[in-house]
Amino acid sequence: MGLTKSEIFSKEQNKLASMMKALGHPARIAIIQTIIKAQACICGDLVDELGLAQATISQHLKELKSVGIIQGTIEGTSVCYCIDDKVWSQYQTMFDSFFGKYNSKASCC
Amino acid sequence: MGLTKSEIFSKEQNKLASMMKALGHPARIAIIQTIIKAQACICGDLVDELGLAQATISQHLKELKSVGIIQGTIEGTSVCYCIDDKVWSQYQTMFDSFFGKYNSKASCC
DNA sequence: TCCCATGATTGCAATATTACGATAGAAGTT
DNA sequence: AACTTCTATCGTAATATTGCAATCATGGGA
Repeated sequence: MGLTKSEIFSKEQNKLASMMKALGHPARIAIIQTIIKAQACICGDLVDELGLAQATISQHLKELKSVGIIQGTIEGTSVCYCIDDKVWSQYQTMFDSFFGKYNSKASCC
Repeated sequence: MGLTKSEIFSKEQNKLASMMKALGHPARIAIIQTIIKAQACICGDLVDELGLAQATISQHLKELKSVGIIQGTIEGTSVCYCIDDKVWSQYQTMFDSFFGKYNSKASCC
């Protein structure tokens, strides 16, 4: 059916999953890493850096934007993308919390 | 084309992405959380806990197993799943490193 | 105004994912 | 052995994702 049954899961579970999903593609990881490395905001240099078509990059950027992790500002004819501080720390906190729940003491198998 | 061009990305990027992808579904988040909460290993109680068919749960478990984050031990007629300590900490370290790369000082937009 | 550059959007093809019923296999019980 | 229980796998349907060429939209220049 290809349709995720999100109704049966908690808000937190859906949120965590959508965050992970947004980062669950090497191109999007690469985009984030490139944005971070190029301290200033880079724009469509991503198309040159990564080996993907402009349309594809744009699509990945859209997905990253849709979960709020990046933010785009129009600068004349080009667009400047950068990390959204607030969302980034929110992600970091949620991931930390998720991974912190497991203590590794009770490994039974 | 539906086919991820993983050749053009680094090993690390692909690894990170596959980890994220594995956790990029609410059912798999729920499975992990349930396994952690039920300190001991639970088995097919997952089918009762979550509202998904047995075949579906089994499929998600397989995916989690394929990235190594959980581990299954046969116990008579049932199977006991639990977190794999080593892989868990590896994930934790990689995520920490990924999120730590951004300092939040240079927000330009 | 007419081009040019930059990005977003559209439309499409190929592949992947999600979910489940049905079935198969393995291990215990009677 | 026959039966039950638990889990994995197969097959299938519906939907999602990935990638790109082509096109649209916008904001500079000439």
